[in-house]
Amino acid sequence: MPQRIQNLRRATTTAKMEHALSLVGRRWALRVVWELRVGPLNFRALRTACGDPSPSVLQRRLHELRDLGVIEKIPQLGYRLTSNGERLFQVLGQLDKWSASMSDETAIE
Amino acid sequence: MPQRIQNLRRATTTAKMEHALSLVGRRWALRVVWELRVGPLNFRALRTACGDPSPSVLQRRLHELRDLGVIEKIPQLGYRLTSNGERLFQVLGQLDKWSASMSDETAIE
DNA sequence: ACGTTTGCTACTAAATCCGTAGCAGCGTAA
DNA sequence: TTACGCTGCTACGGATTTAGTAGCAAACGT
Repeated sequence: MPQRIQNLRRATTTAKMEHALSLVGRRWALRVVWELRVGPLNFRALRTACGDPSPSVLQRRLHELRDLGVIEKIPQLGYRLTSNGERLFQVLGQLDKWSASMSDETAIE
Repeated sequence: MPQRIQNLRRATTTAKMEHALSLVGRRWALRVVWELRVGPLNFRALRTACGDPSPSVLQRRLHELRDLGVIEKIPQLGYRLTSNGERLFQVLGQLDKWSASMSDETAIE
């Protein structure tokens, strides 16, 4: 029988990393975290800061992020990062540096 | 006239960061980078490693990632990270640490 | 030659997202 | 009180994205 080398590698991605990747793979998820970096925002302000996504999608993301313990809802102020969210924001800081170091002809489309 | 405080904040997100966030906000985009971390994989092996997404979507992501200079295609080996991709992978390393430090009851759904 | 693996495309159905409208609750001011 | 604006949030139809499966031509192995 024929024999190839390539696809024998083990999938070493942990379940938690898969969860994290599936979280950040959803639209507006990380943008929310990024926009909350300087302080809490209420729903409408957050929507504006993110560039006006649909309120239904934003609503879903906020629920997901709350379930994950990344953000929390505060009675009078709206939404803000939890300590977990702050640490996720640190990661985004790295992403920001990376994006800033990219060449300019990198429009996605 | 009534006056509120909250939504006066400026949107300080740079264009490059928006691009980066819109890239990572697409399904399988970062997973591809993550799975290519230990070495090049061909199309089929990469698909398997990612957990079998649709070949059409994977194909699109590979094109996008190539246009962005994150991965490159090598004649006999398939796809591998560029230097830009390697640096993006460093960021993912941080995400992996973050995900590992999360509590366990964090299923997205 | 023959079967296998490869990268990749085509196609329809399902999920997701957008865009807009609109509701009920609250705060403020007249 | 009444009126008005702002709030969080939901509803709905249409557009975009993804899933799921099948299949093709080219390259490879034996």
